[in-house]
Amino acid sequence: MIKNEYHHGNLKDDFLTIAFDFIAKEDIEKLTLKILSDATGTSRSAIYRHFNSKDQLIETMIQKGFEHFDDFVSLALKDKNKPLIDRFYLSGKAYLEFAKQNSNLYRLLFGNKYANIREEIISIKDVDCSGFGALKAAVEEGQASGILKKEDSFYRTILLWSSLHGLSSLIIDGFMDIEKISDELYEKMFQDMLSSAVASKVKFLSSMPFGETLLKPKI
Amino acid sequence: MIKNEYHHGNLKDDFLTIAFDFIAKEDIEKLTLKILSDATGTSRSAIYRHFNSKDQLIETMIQKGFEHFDDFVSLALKDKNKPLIDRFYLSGKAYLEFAKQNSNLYRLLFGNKYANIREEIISIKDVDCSGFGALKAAVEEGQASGILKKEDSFYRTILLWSSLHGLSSLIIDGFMDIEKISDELYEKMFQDMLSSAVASKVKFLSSMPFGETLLKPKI
DNA sequence: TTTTTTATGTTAACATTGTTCACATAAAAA
DNA sequence: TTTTTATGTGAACAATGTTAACATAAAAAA
Repeated sequence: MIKNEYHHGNLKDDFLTIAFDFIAKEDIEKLTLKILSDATGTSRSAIYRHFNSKDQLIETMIQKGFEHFDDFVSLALKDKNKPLIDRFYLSGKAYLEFAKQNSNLYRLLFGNKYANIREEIISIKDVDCSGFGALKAAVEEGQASGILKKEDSFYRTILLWSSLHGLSSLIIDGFMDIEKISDELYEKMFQDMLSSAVASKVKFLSSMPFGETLLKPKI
Repeated sequence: MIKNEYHHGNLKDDFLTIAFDFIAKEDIEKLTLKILSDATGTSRSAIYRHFNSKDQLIETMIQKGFEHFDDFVSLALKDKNKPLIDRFYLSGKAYLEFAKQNSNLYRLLFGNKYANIREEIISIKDVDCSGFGALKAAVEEGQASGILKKEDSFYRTILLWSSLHGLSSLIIDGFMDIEKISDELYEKMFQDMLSSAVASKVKFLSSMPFGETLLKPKI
């Protein structure tokens, strides 16, 4: 769709596409306006006809990035055809997969560098609009149905999120060689998360890998 | 100690001191060589007589930062006069305190931006030289004494670290207003961590805040 | 159609960044 | 005293994000 003419056609979308392609491989810090202008065959200042600043382009990336992330992670969580525990398991696994497969985007969304921009976009308190909201809803669903123990759902949700965020961050930020064992780590972490959140003496049936272990009597 | 002379005296140390003072308030990203030269009353290129590059100065900061961090966090963990569980509790609390009180330094040490530099300095696998090593040693101590359940100590250590890192990161990277409730969150998280790691049917005596709860029969 | 307005793109320039190089100065070593 | 080494300066470099004046083409108005 690149027209060799004065007017490009849809530069704004192209800038974003190229930027997302870029952070698929390299960190957002290395993205320069020159890279964007070269890739589109335009001048270095052309971008300013579509974004007020580089930060505003990144703001748009964060916005779209969160939409992508929320879809990816909440999908399993909202699938009410499956047992709740399985939904937690699959959603948590999706979270980790997202972080691993889109590590630069994950850092852009959840890191500190553009925290000011992020805060303009999403207030996590506005729970309905974020993956956090879906998680909290699922926690409350589990508490209502008796699967999870009654406790402050906000606290429980943060702790679940915190575990996922912690493991994801350690993995993608290059601590040890734990990427190799990240699946096993997740299985183990999920057991821990579950045993902390779950009502005692509840048995589950599940086709997930953790299922077998859950049915085993605890030592 | 600032001498109004051609030769400064101890510029190298001064650069580092000023840099650490700087990240006590602002992010490492905002530290420029001009800030350092202005603060020392030298020229912008003076720093190159003491460091090969800005990155090398930051490398030194990371090195010293880890020493500080390890001391701060491992202190309680190594205090064998206290019950092991208390040592875990206090060390974890110290971890969180360090992250909160030195958030820019914490990000410098554990974030992704200078991961390449960090990896040159500390191999986390070289467990004896890092806070991770002290934690793993304590886990193994607990497993040997029967307080903690027998399991892969490496995995357990990562999961403990992961929880602390996740909560710390969410707090200092501005997610929600959880800083206000970070102490309560830590108490709750510690309970979870403990119940996942501990051998079943073990009772603890502790003067720590969590102690009361621990002695309560679990529902 | 013709004219005017608006949207979009270019070129040149700016200050700031990390960095390098030739030079200057003072302390240490010979 | 002379020489060498360590340390600091000033000018210059390319790359960065950004702005301003100008250019072109499409859309809107006449």
